[in-house]
Amino acid sequence: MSRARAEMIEDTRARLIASARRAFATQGYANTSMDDFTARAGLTRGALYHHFGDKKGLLAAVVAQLDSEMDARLQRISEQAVEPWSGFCERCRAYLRMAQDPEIQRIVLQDAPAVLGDTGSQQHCVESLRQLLEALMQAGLIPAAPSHALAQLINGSLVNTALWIARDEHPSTRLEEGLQGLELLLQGLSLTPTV
Amino acid sequence: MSRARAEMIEDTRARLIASARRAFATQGYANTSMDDFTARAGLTRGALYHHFGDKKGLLAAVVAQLDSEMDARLQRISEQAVEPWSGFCERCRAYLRMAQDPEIQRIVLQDAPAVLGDTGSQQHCVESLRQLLEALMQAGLIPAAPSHALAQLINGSLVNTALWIARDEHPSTRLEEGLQGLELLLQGLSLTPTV
DNA sequence: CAGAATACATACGGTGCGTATGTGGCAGAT
DNA sequence: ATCTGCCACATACGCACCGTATGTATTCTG
Repeated sequence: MSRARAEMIEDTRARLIASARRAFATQGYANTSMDDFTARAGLTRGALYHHFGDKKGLLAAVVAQLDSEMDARLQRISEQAVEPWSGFCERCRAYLRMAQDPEIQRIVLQDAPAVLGDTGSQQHCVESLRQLLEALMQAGLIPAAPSHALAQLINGSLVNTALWIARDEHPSTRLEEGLQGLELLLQGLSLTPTV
Repeated sequence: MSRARAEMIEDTRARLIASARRAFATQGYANTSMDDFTARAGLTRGALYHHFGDKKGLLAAVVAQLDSEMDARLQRISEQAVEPWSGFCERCRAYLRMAQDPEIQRIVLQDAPAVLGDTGSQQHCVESLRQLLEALMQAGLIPAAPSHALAQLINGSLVNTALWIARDEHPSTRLEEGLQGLELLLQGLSLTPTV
């Protein structure tokens, strides 16, 4: 397999993903015609079925890309914090803001869970959130508990609240309220109050 | 409009909702053919469009029914508690268990948010949860905060965790872990620790 | 350089949805 | 009581979309 050829192939994959990403974000998964966005990428459905199997497969690829991008941004935030606890809190706050992005809203938070059964729709994000929690537990900063479950609880609250915020006509005020409520929930977890 | 006739009409509405409810729960909203479950109800799509406008309208009706049923059961639980705080906690725990029901899982938690944009998919449940929180605040049992936001945060965590539990091959152990994590989150909210 | 394999395009059939139209029966007015 | 209009629902039609089966050109392999 020559180098140039492999790049060509990877290019069509990337173009399909990019085109689908735009279409899914603007029209939603169900309302998006495969003929439309494949044509907009200069291709046909043939390419799509060849690379991704079906429409769901392509959505999975799009979601994986978005998930990775989100996780990378969130990781940078929690890593550059001065201490683990504040890193954790800021990461959660950043999630609420980041999840206001229409692409994330529609694709990752709204459509993907229904279509993909939530399997893999937030893989990276939830896993790194879990690791953060695990670290906090081992540092004695929060009580010991099943980190998987706690990560699901926290991630779920963030997802749902992000959708609730965006659904309003004045998202900025709701974002404030959401951050206030989040503050409460997170403070309650901490074993060293009022940090 | 005679009495008998009104009952006939209401009966077909109810039959459509019941038939759709079964179909949506077992096959999912997207995979359900309108011809199929209308025929199974002894009707045609004509009746469906007449009463509900379109497929989404019917889903909204089904979800409203499920939401009401859930809320009624949850209200009974929180009301029969000896004090507000334990009523709140037990309500949350009951939600996690109740949401293991396949109908609720598939229709209310998985499909409805994507199709209906989460508008009205959990109307009653979230609102009564908010009222519970409001009461706890005014009783000084939890810190003051925007109750709407807090209700969304808590409801979101419950929804997501319920799905996470059901997704596993051993739901009972995950349910335990979920309840443990929930315990932590809720305890953190309380101003009078270790109740 | 022949043949296999790959990366896509084209062609076809089927299904399901929405609308437009039809129809039978019940209700109210005269 | 008969007629008329409306309402609840059925039927009919066209269209869009999906999945597969097949075709084709280009690239890899021996």
